[in-house]
Amino acid sequence: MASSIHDLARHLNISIGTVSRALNGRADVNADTRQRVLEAARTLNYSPNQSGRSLRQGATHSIAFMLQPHPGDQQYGEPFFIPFLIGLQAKLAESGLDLIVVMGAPGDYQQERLRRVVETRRADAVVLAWTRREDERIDYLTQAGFPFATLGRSRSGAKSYPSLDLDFEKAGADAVDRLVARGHRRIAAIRPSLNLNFAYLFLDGYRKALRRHGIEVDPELIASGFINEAGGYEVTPQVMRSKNPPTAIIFNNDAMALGGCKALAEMGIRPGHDMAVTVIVDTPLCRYFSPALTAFRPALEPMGQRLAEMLLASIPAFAGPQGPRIMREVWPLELVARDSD
Amino acid sequence: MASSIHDLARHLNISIGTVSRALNGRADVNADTRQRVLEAARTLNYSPNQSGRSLRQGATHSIAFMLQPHPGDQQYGEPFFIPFLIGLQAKLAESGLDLIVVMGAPGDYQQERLRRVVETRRADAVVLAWTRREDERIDYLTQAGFPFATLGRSRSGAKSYPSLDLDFEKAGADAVDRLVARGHRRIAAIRPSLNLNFAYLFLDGYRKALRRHGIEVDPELIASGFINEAGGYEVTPQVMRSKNPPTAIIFNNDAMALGGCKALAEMGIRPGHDMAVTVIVDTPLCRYFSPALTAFRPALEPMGQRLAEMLLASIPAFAGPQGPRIMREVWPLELVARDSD
DNA sequence: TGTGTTCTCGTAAACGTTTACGGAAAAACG
DNA sequence: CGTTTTTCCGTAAACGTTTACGAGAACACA
Repeated sequence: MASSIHDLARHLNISIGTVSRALNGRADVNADTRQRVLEAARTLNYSPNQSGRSLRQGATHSIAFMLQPHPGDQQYGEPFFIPFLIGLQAKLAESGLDLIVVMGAPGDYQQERLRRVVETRRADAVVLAWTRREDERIDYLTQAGFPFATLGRSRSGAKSYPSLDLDFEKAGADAVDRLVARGHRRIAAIRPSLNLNFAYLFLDGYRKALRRHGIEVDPELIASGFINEAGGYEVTPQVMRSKNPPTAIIFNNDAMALGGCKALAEMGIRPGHDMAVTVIVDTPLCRYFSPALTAFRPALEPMGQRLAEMLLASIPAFAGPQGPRIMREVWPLELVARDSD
Repeated sequence: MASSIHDLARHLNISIGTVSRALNGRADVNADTRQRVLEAARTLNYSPNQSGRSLRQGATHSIAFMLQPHPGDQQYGEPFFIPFLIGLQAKLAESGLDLIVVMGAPGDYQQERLRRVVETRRADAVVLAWTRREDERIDYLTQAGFPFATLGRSRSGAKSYPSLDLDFEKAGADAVDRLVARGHRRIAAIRPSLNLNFAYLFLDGYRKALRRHGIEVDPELIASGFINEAGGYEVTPQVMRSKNPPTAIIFNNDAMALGGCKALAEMGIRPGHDMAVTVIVDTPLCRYFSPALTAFRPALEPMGQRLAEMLLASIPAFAGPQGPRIMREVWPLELVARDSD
C-alpha cells in the first residue's frame, strides 16, 4: 500500500534522485525515463508522503482557518461560515493545499491555539475569521512574521496582510437611508458588545447617515449586547424604554434580531407593522422568520474564494513570479427587501 | 523563531537524544537533566516540528473530516454540521489531534479527494459524514485498511468500524404515532432521493408504525426529491394530488420541509391548521419558521464528541492499553413540539 | 575487591522527500 | 580527432524528529 520513492527506484533500477526529479517535472531528466517513472508510479500506486515533503521543503501545504464559535452558539453555531469555508477550501484545493479548521472553545480568544499552530509549523498560513478592533491575534502573527489573511479589517498590525471585509459602514448608512425615506426619524441600532470591528463600522455608517439627514444621534437608541439571541432579547427592551422610543430598529446580527423580535412580540409590537426591523447580515434565518426580515446579504462563497486567492498571492512561495502583493478589499452587502420594514 | 531540538542540545551541551527523551517523558533521563531541558525549551521557545515527528512516527496527528455539501447548498450550506464539528474538534484537540476539513465539490462523491487523503497519508484517520446505503467510501477505506468512523450507518463494509447514528427509524415511528394520536390517518412522507441511509431508516420506521396502527401504506403518499428547498417545493404537490390527499406530512429534512411549506402556502394550505407538518431533523430554521415546525432534534455537539472518542478508541496507536474496540451507537432524536402539527 | 545491576546518556540510523553538486556519456563544433 | 557543450543521472546531504543499542559510571552486594 505504502509505496515510496525508493520502491519506484528499485523497481526501475534507477536512483531515487532521478525518480524525484521525474515526478516533479524537472528539466534534467530524459523524456523516456520520465515516462517510465510516471507509469511505474501509476502501477505501483505511488503518491508522495506529505510528511516527507513537508519536512524537506519546510512547508506543510495546509492553511489553518481559525473559527471562533461565539459563546452561546453551542446549539447551532454559525451557519454563516459554511459557504465561506466552501469557497475558501475550493480555491485552496486547486493549489493542492488542505484546510485545517481550528476552533477555540466558545468564548476564549484562541490565542493559545493560534500559538500552537504557528510554533509547531502546523500550517503555512492562517486565515482569521471576524477580526476585532484591536486584535491580539493579528499583532502576534505580524510580530511572528507568519503569513495570514483576515476576514474583516482591524486596527491592529501594519497593513501588511491581505484582508477582505464587507462594507458594514455603507450597509449601516443604506439601512438608515431606506428607513428615513420611509418616514422614520427615530431609528435604533443594536449591535454586539464584543469589540468585533464590524460592529464599529456599522455604527459609524449609521451615525453618519443620521447626521446627513439632519437627525440627531440619540445615545438612548444605541444598545449593545451579547452576540446571540439572548443578547438581542435582553437589550431590545432597553431602547424601547427610551423617553422617545424608536419606530425602527437596525440589528447588526441575525441572532440578535431574532431575540429582539421575540422581545418585541412580548410587548405586543409587530415587526413590519408597528416597528420596522432591518438586519445587517442576512442568513437563512432572516428569510424564513415571520415576518421575513429585510436584510443585507453578503456573497460568502465568492468571498471565501477571493480571500484564498489573496492569501496565496501574498505568499512568495505560492505566488507566481510577480512576487508578493498585498491586497485589501471591501465587498458590498446587497439589500434584500422583505416584510419586516 | 524556529528553534529545534538541536538548538536545545547545543545550548545545554547535551545530545539531541537526551533532549528528545527528556521532552517525551521517558524514564531513562535524570530528573535534574529533564528539569534543565524543560526550562531551556521554555526560554528558547521550543516546540516540536510536526513534520519531523510525523515523518519519524508515521503518524500525522490529524483527522480528516469529509464534509460533503449537497447540491443546491451553495447558498448557505449545512448549519447542521457546525455543532457536530465543534464537538468533534474539541475532543480531538484534547488528544493533540488537528481536524482537517475536506470538502468535495457539491454533488461529486468525493471519492477522489478521499483517495488523495489516504494515499498521501495526510491524516491518520477519516470521519465520514452522512453515509449512503451502499457507500463506496466505506468500501474503499476498509479495503485500504485505513482507520475511519462514520456519522451514520451503512450496508457497506464489514461492521468493523465505529459508527454513530441517529435513530431515524424510531423518529419516523414516533412522528406517525403522534400524528395518529391526533386523529390523522392519511400521513405522507417526503424524503431525499439520494441513497442516503437515513432516508431508508426513516421510511422503515414510518411504514412499521403505520402498519402497527392498522393503516395501509399508500405509495402515493410517499415521495422523494432533491435534498434542498427546491426539492421539497417540487415534490410536495405530488402527494397532494393523490386521490385521497394527506392531512399530515412528515419531512425527512428541514430544507425540504421549508420548500414543501412554500408549495402548500401557494395552494392555500396552512401548516398547523389545514395540514400537520413534522420534520425529522430539527435545525434553527424549523424553530424560526412560521408556524414554528414540530421537529425531532439531535444532540449534535455531544455526538461529535462521542464519535471522536469512539474513533480514537478504535485506533491502537491512540487507544489506551485495552486495545481496539469497535463501537456502534444509535442516539435518540428528541421531539420538540411546536405549532405546525 | 570482584561481579552484577541500575542510571544515565551519547551514537547513529531511520522516516520519505528534495536538491546541490559533480561526473560520465553523448552530442556539437571546429 | 580534439575540445567544448549539453544531456542525463547518481551520490549524498539535509529537513527535525524518535528510538534501538550500547557503553561508561555509579552503586549494591557478597
